[in-house]
Amino acid sequence: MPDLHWDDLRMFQALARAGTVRRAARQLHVHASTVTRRLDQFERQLDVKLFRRDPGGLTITDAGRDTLARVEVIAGQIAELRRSVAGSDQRLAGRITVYVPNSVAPVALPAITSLSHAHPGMRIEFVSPSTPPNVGIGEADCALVITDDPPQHLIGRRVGELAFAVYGTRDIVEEHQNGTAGWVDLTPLRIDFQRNAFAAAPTRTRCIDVSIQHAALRNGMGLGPLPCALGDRDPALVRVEPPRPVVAREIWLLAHPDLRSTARIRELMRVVGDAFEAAEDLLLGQAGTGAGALP
Amino acid sequence: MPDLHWDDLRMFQALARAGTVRRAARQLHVHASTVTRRLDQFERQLDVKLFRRDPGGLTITDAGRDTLARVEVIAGQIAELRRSVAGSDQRLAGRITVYVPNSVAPVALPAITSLSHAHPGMRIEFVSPSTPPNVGIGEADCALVITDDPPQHLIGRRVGELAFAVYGTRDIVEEHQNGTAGWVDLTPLRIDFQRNAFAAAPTRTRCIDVSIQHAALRNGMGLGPLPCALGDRDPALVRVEPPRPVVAREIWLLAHPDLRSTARIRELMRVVGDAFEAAEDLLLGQAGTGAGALP
DNA sequence: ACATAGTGTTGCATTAATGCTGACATCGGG
DNA sequence: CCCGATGTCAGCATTAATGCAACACTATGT
Repeated sequence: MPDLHWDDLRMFQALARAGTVRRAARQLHVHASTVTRRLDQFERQLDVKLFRRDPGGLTITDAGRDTLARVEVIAGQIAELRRSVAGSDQRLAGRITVYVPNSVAPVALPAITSLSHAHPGMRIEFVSPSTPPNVGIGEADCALVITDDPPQHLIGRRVGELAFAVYGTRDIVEEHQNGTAGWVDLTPLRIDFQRNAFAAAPTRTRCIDVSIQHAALRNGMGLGPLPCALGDRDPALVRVEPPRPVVAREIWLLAHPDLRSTARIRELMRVVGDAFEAAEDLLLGQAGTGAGALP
Repeated sequence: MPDLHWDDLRMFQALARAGTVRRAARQLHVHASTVTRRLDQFERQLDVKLFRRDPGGLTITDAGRDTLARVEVIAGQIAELRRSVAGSDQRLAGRITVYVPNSVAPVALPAITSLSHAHPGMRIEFVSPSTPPNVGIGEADCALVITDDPPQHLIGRRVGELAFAVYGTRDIVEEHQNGTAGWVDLTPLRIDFQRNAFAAAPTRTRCIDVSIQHAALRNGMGLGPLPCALGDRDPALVRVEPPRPVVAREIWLLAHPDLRSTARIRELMRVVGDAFEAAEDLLLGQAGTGAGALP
């Protein structure tokens, strides 16, 4: 069974509506001979005479009427498809899946939340932070990634830098003065974080994720590195100085190049980017401690 | 709004189903590059990204999923259209509109009736005999026409010849012997029907149609010409001899050339043609009179 | 670490589709 | 009887679509 050219349906519809080959051709911005050729082809594929060639014009047959009725339905659905889906990337609506690492969530989430409230048609989906997106964006349309060399095949920009410092509860910090505090290591942070200043602290714990790290420090597991954006705003923690905060990684806001033209992605990246610029001091650990309490 | 290429929908469906460009291309008997190009064009026309180009393959987007759902419906309807209408001209079913002049109805109708009974899917429609079909077949798909020069643009064959003779009731024929019978003229029959033999009979009536003529003669209006096929089988009428029956016109069974390939038309023409061949004697007025009574 | 097979895409040659010009036959209206 | 319609066909130039081979990239198995 040879494949049917769907476009011939459109041609047939125009012809059946126009009544004459020439009018149909004008409507389709096509030459009259093309219409007859396509009609012949269509009739051959369907193995049915759709029109009777009468002197003075075409006359639709019973089979043609049947076909036309069905094609009208199809045409309506195609028109509806166009109305519904065409240009939907231009609207501030639809789903966006984002990857937000815990380390920058306090900065990103308020921006995303307000964006979501501003446009009720937008639906945000956060992908699990446990699956790192550096192996390509994967599930997400858009991702915040903490790295110094972002993948080249993604588009986006550097929205800031993430500084780390060493934090602990007040009790732990006092212990540290006595040289008995343990070290809580943050594995993804691959730099040897001023380790010599804390050489006396034996590594008792390793955390794979910033959230766990945060919880561990909060609960008095020991001393360890944490983004200043988290540590400075947590009343339960105090920063251990010296040393000063260390700018460890760049923060990149990235998206898939195919989504460059979709409005909702662009808007999200704009809003989130602005939020990061406004939070520069916080991210660098240069804002006053205790600027705000974490939930 | 530029016109949408309906065939791109088919391509998109195959692509969405196959998952990869190459599989879709194989399914469509087309080259892979064609698929990508058509997808690009389709996305441009719809102004929507249907797929995300990920390293290692395409990933359908939300808009693509929405589009696919709609296209599946459309594809189903197109398949149904094909099943329903494709090759329907090959089936012995459907409507046939026929033109049957009253003069040959006694021969044609039994054949058409048995054909209709043999194929329940066939629906016969007789067009009004009052509208002569010689101005092109017009409404009818198929026509019996009494003429000597059939239109060249129609296909078909000569199925016999129609002979006329002069008939009247017994009473009228007796009057005719006395020279007082009136003449009933059959207008469509343009030949001067042996008029000299009946010169004494003044024309009192003109009939436009064979049926009226038949009724007029039956009711004793006078003498007049009638197809032998009608007059010989009517017990109420007797043929006035001399003269012998006159072969007045050829009988043509014609159809529109576009319908040459439709089976139901061919079958009807075959059956009706056979009936006319079998009725040759009756039509020529050479069968015994009173061979059968008319209803 | 390397090869292999898979992905989609791009430049260029080739093919298929279309546009176009006449011409024909037919029909309907001045 | 011409004139402007109708559709169709043939031939040919032009354009649009397609096929082909090469490329860059990734995933996977050895």
